[in-house]
Amino acid sequence: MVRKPAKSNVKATSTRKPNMREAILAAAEELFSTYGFNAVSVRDIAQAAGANPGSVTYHFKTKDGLLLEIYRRHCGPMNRRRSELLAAARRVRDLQDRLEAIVRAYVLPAFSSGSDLAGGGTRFTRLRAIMSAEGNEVVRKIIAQTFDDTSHAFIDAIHDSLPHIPRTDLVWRGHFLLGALYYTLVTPERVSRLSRGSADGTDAGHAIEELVRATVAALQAPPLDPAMPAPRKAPGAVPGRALT
Amino acid sequence: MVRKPAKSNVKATSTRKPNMREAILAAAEELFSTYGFNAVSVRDIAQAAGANPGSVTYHFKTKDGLLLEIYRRHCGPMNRRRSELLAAARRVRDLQDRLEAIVRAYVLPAFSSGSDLAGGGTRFTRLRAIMSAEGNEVVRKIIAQTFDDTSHAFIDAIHDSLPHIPRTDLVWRGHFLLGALYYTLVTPERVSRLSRGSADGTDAGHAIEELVRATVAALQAPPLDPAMPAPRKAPGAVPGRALT
DNA sequence: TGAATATTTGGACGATAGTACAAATATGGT
DNA sequence: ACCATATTTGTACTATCGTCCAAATATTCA
Repeated sequence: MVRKPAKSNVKATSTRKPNMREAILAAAEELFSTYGFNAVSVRDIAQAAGANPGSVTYHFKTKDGLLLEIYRRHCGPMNRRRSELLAAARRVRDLQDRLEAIVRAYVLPAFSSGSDLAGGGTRFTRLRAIMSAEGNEVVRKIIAQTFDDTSHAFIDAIHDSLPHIPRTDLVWRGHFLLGALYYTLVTPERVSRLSRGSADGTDAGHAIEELVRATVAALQAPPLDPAMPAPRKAPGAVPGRALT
Repeated sequence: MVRKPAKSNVKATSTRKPNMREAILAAAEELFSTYGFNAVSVRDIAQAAGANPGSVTYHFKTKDGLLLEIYRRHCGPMNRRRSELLAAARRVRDLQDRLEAIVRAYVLPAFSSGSDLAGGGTRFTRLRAIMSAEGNEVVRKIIAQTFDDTSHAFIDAIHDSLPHIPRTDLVWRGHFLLGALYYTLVTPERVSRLSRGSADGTDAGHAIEELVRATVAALQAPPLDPAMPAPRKAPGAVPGRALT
């Protein structure tokens, strides 16, 4: 890591940390989601958490283990919240409203996760964005295990609301949604203001509304003409896995 | 860098490289765009290019200088091609067709750049995607210099075709387009097939069509109700700079 | 050809990486 | 208070990082 102008304000709120393990996790989450996995050293994390480098090894064995634990912490609650919101969304009568609710059910937990303090969900989603770009190996595994079911559920729900549009197109558009979501959180000039809204982020709310509006419209677009240059060879050009 | 199963096929086509500088650039481009800047060492690049680590220093002084040179190589031709296509798109009579042409003018050069061989544009765009995620400092500067004008030109063109939609919304939707584009190129399971289409990539063509279709629909979506929770504090929540 | 220049080579430098480990210290139950 | 266990500390190890440099080699042009 090269940047970091000041002494980093990630440190403990009090002089003594009651639970160093949590402090390390929090510091690692913040640093990884800002600079990426490769650019942050174990020593950086330890210093930000006010801990000794050896402590990190003690609690998480390796740097990969630390990243893995961060994912374990967030994936469960986030997917649970998504399932709840999705179930509620499916009960919406009006088709247009239902589609919007479904998209919102996917997007909202990415911005504000479960019981975390302000910016918790945003931070983790930013982390996921950076990790997907860096092509992290550890993450690829946990993603495949954790997000596959949820993703399929969302595509299914969208397909139910838009039966006339081929699944193929919906998978692509869901893919685009995730890309837009990631990029929005990764772009600093927006994110900086995003996380500093009033309390839980008014500006983040605006970003969500823009994203939902654009996505709903994209999903409803007429499907691609199937009699085009067409998938000449690979029928699996659009894989089953999406929104991960 | 940790991965790389085989001996890497980036090397020279012949046994002796007529221009080692170019070989180093090509190898660096490939490795950076695959693993990110931080995960690739100068020695990795040298080995992939069949060169000596010292040669890299000789030609580009520093690792940052190497990255900078890659950007210098691509930004010019890419933006020139975009300007050409945009100028042509603005002359399209039908409004719907024009909007689609404008979006295509933005997306196409990102997939196949100027005179490069197959996958050249794709590779560079993938590099840009990873760099934006890693928040690379060197890149931020060159981006601000190079892409600002082009981006504004595109937003302007879109705004001319959709005068009833506030610029604010269009900036957001352009932002989402770039995010979707980046993520599409960064996601490996898609990209792998993407670059191996027939000749210039039939599957890449399909991805482009899906992206254009979705984006046009998103751009045309009705604007957000301006009487919402509203931008309570920051009027600059949506900065002027977008599509970068 | 020979001199001037451009490039490549191999090795070295200090800095920092991830991880390991023994000693020191804190903690909790009895 | 005592002991067993959990945690923290300081340090050390090896590996690799970006960069530098003098010598060796290739290239170019008068």
